[in-house]
Order: sequence, then structure tokens, then C-alpha cells
Amino acid sequence: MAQDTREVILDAALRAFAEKGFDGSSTRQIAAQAKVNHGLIPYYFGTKEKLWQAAVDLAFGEMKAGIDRLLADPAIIDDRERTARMIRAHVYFVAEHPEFVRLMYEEGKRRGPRMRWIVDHHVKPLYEAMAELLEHAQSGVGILGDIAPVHLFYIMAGSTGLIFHQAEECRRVSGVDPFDAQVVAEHARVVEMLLLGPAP
Amino acid sequence: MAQDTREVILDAALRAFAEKGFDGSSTRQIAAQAKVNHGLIPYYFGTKEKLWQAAVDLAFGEMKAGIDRLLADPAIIDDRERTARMIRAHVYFVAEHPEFVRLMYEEGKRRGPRMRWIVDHHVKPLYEAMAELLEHAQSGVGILGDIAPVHLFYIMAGSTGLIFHQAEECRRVSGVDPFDAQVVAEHARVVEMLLLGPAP
DNA sequence: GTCTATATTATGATAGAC
DNA sequence: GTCTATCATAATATAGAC
Repeated sequence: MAQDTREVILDAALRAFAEKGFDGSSTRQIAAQAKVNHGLIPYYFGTKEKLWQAAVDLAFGEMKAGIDRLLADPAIIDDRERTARMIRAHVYFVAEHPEFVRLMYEEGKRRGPRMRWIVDHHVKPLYEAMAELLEHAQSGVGILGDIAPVHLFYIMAGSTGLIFHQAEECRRVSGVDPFDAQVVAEHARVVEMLLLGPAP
Repeated sequence: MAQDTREVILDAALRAFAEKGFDGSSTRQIAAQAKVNHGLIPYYFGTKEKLWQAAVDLAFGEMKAGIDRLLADPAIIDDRERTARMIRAHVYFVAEHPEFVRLMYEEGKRRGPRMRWIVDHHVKPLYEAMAELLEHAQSGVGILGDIAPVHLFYIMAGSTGLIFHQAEECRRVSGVDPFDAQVVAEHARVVEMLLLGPAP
């Protein structure tokens, strides 16, 4: 089936790009992983670059759904609780989707067409949504004080994501599996506490 | 000169591996960047893998010197001040040596011989030194409370390093240059405050 | 120590049969 | 839509002249 084949390739591509980066991944390996002929990648996606873009779209799609759901929830009136929930939700999200973090970290570090593309299409909207949320929270949550959004954005992204980005290293260096449910929960608790102070 | 050639290659290799990763870098480009013949890389280093190891040794060497200096300083008795100084020093270090962060983030994310090598040779000693420092600080600094070292290590590494790792992205997404001296200083201040609470 | 030349392999992309 | 075959290129590593 056409739809199936396309999705199977996309799935393998996302895993490959997240794990090994753009340069470390080959379209032939991706095709092999997906158990399809490697000629089908140019057929469905054109170039390796466009395959990568489709994979990134896939990864960010799920994240945006979660953010929108959170922002739309009118039940949370308390600023601290809204921010805390965002932090916890983000930790749980990246723990379940380390490929999202890996794509973001991978391509944000060097100039080039892929960096420009991912920033303009995905990171910038994400940054602005989070900046708005954080700025709003600052009026209600004292501890965030008068900090420019750029610091909060990268401190938040780094403190929540790195342990899952470095999961393999983490296991070897500390013996702790960061994807273990208890470890995830504890990480969420710690990040929330450090950013917002002890729960009231 | 032999010494000179080796060092020139090593320097170019470190910059290349940090910026483009292991797979994204080619020994021929490194040789070209260093303005030496590409046959000299196998001559001096054997394989690309061993060249990479030498570059990593170089990057970690400078960091270890800084840590040892800090640990050896008997003038700082106050636990909070010692921890604060470590945090600030680390931010200034990674701002001046983004290649250090890039190498660590790059290779910590996937299984393989390079990950095992960098962990066993460099990250594990660093982790243990920092864990000891943090555990000691926990008895004196209330806010770090009863948090397992693995969380603090990755929160510290992520919140200090990511903004410099993603420097190119950061510029495009926020307009802020993270290497600007004032931005570095503010980042150090913010991370210190979040981890240790407002200065007394 | 430094260089050129080359062996070998793997890549992304294309052409064309079915 | 799916396949095989192939082109063109670039990579690491090696051999050997100087």
C-alpha cells in the first residue's frame, strides 16, 4: 500500500535521523530498516533533505498538539500551576519522545539550510509560545523574576531534555536508566522545584 | 616541523568534530583546513577514530585543569559560595569552549565505541568529581535538598550548556548572541539563582 | 616528514523494466 | 508502485616516490 510504505519509511527515517544525525544516516540504511526498496525514497520524498523535513514535521506535530491542548485548558487559572504543569508535561513528553530532543539539539548547533528550516518552521513558533507563557507566568510567579525569555527557554529545554538526549551515556556513567518511570517522575519534580521553588 | 603539523591538524580536527560531528567531518576537509596534506593524518594519528580521540583529549584537558584548580582552592570554606563559583565558572568555561559542549552532547546520545570511550575516559571522572562536590554541597545548601546526583548533573550540564550548544539557533530564534559578554554573565547569574536560590 | 596516486567502499540520485 | 542496475561522487586508508 502506498500510504503504508510512505509511513513506514518516515518512521524509520525519524528514528535514524534522531539517533545518528543527518550525516550519520544513509537513505539505504533507512530503506533497509523499513524493509522497502531504496528506490522508493526518491520516489516518495525526492531528496534526502526532503525526507528529513518530513521526519521533523512528524516529530514536532505531536509536541504542538500537547502545547495547544495545555494552552486551551481554561480550567487552570493559577499561574504557578499552569507553569508547573507545562514543565511536568514537557518532561514527560521528551521522556516519551527522545527523538524530538535529539533532532532539535542536532540541528540547532550549526549554520546551514537545515538549521534555518527547522528554526523558521518549528523552533521559532515554539519559542514564541513558550516566551508568552513564561512572561505571563513571571507576573504571577516571583522566583522567575525579571529573566529574559532566551535564558529561560534554553535552561528549560536543557534541564528537561539533556538527560534523555544523553540516555545511553547516562546509563553508562551513572547506572541510571532515565526512561525508567520513577526516574522520569523524579526528574519532573526536581526541574519544577528548581524553576518554581518548592510547591506551596 | 613535526610538532607543529600535528598540533595544527589536531586543532582543525577539534573544530571540525565539534561543529559537524564525527560523521559530518572528513579527514580531507580537516587536512585542507589545517593546510597540510591529507596523507599526514594517517601518518600522525593512524585512523580517523584515533584523531577524534586525540581531539577529545585536548578539549577535556582544559576543563579538568579548571576543575582541579577550583577543588584545590582552600580559601573558599563556604559551601554555597564554592558551589556557586563552580556553577559560574562552568558557564564561563562553556561559553569560551562551546566545542567542549558540542563534543559531549554529540557522542553521549548513541551507543557505540566512541560513546564508551568518551564516557570511560572523560565523562565518568567528571561525573564523579561533580557528584562528590554536589553531595558535599547538599549538606550545606538546603535548596538542593535530597536530589540524586544524576538529576543534578544533567540539569546542571543542560541548563549551563545548551544555550551555547545551540548558539546559531539561538541567534536566529531570539536575536540574542549567547557569546556576548553580558549575556554570558546574565546566564551564569540566572543558573546560579535557580539552582541555589537568591544570593544571601 | 611530506607528497601523489590509487584501491576500496559507500553514498545519493537516476533510468528504465515490470 | 516497486524493483534492479547503474552513474557519479566522495570517503578512508594504503603504497610508495621523494
